[in-house]
Amino acid sequence: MEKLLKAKVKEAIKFLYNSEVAEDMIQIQETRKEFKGDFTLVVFPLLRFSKNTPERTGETIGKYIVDNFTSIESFNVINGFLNLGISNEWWLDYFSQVASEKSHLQNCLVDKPETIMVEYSSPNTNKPLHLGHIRNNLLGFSLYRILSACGHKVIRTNIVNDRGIHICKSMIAWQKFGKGENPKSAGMKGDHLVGKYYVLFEKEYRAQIETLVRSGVDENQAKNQAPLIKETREMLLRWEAGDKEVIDLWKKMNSWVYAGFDETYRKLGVEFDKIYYESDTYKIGKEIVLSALKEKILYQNDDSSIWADLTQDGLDQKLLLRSDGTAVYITQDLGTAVLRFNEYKFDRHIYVVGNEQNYHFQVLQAILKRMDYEWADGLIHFSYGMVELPEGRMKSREGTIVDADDLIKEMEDTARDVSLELGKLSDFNDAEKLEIFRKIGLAALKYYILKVDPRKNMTFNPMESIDFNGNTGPFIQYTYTRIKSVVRKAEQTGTKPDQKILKKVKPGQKELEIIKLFRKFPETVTASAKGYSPAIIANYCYDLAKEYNQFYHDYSVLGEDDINLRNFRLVLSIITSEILSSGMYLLGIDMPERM
RNA sequence: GGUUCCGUAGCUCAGUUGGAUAGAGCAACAGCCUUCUAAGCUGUGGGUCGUGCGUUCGAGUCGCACCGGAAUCACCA
Repeated sequence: MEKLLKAKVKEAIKFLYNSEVAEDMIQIQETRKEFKGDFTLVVFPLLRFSKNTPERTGETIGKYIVDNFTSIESFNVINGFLNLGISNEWWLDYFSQVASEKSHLQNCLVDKPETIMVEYSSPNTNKPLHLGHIRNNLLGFSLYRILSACGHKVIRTNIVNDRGIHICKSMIAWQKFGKGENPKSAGMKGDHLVGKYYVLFEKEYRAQIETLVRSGVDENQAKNQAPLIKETREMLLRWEAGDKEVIDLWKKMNSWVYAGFDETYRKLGVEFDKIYYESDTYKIGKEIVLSALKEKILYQNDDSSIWADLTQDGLDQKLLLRSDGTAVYITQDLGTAVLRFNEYKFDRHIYVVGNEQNYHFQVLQAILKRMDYEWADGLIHFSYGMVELPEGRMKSREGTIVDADDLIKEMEDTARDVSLELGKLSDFNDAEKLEIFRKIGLAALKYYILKVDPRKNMTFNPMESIDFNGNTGPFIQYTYTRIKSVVRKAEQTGTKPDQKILKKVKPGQKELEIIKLFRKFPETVTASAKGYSPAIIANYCYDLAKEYNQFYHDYSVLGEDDINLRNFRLVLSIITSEILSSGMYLLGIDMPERM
């Protein structure tokens, strides 16, 4: 419609003022609710052609369009804005078309589907997942759904940071203080158990540093001299050398962690198509670094550490291999990227990683480009903001980490309390109820996180529980279940949605508003895919749900006497429920049939 | 100090390529259930869009300067 209108305006300018007007000077937007009309032409840019006042110009163009465009049947001009009213027939045509769509996502498909890898989650194996990981996982998974809906082939991937000095810390602590404890004997999830030893290591290590400092050693030296850290470094060397004892312990503790992660992923409802392990890819990274050294793309220091000089890219010197030959973080990322491209030949590779690593990804891309990998242009760092507490960042030392498992549990519990208090589910059995509580609790959590612009830091206040009213997941679910309830009643009373009689009604204002929102769904999904922002879809769903609830309050669907109008409202309701469901699906949120 | 990002109502957040009188929710207060689910709907109060200058017919949005905050600049990951 906007395109047709633009063409008409262009034609009008040509006819009225004998001038060619550039496309971007014709600004069509939706008319704001407080004014009469459906679309608005901003007249100001066109004054240079009319050489007249905004009012007169608007009147003239408006008259021409109404006379020459059957779908436009009225206009008014206010303050240089030409508001155009679209005919009832046009809206009903559009409505019928939407009603006949099998999927409301069909208009989101792109012309050229790509192969896209989306990496998200990327946990360390030395601590359980926390609130930050939840944001990461939800964003990554939603991005996967959105890009898939646009027709892309999306591969969900995860890189597990299962090697490095941090893992050795947990292992050393377990060896020294663990007394053979395992998840079963401790009654703990495996990831939490290993996390416990990581914390223990840090505590003991700190104590050793303090002892050394008290005996007169410089603090920085103390950090290197503490027996625990020395043992840890030694263990990393043994690990990279393939020492059986170390590898066995590493495998055992990792298996505990993975079992724990799997449970959290399952509860969150996220999945992966392919998992990579740093322990595999760092070797490829090393090879790449060594061969680039031969080609003089990199350089070696006197202490035999290997570096990239990125000063020409406006970046710094970057270490790629330590003087003892072991790999650092970026080494494995180089290896992983090359491995993935060889395996999947992706067009784009999206890294869902926090904005604290902006520099890291700049460096990664710069190095790969330096090494002449052309596909490095397709690497995209989807840089999302931190989740902060009211007093700032979560800090493990201060015990302010919000654990993922705890939070999920808490949300489900709250959903249960609210639900039981409202008492609408008395005819469900316990298993069915549990499933509904799970859907509502998770929806509250997921929506809370996904509705905010991913690029921005967000604040989470653990003292104020996440809401179930207002702009929330449960609100949208509630709107959906209300419609489902109407549909069930309609079936019972024999009212069936019939598309053939849709053309015989005159929609009211609120009903038109809802239809207008239907039109915006495909472009909303497209925009969220382009901008990598599930939040756009979340806010759209809220707008639609809010608009529908107002309609629901003001009008009766099944109580309407006019059968045409009743049918129209029923179809309107059904489409609303379908779009809400599709939108929430793209966010990874499930809808209950009742709540 | 260099680089990057962010400052919108008491709080949490929206705000389309610059467009009409800056919007929601929460919290507060006042209403609405014999009528399709009240997790809803309606209303009231609450703003120098960090500050200043500039570009423009028009700036929360673009540019410059300043103020305030965050991240990063590791032989950590």
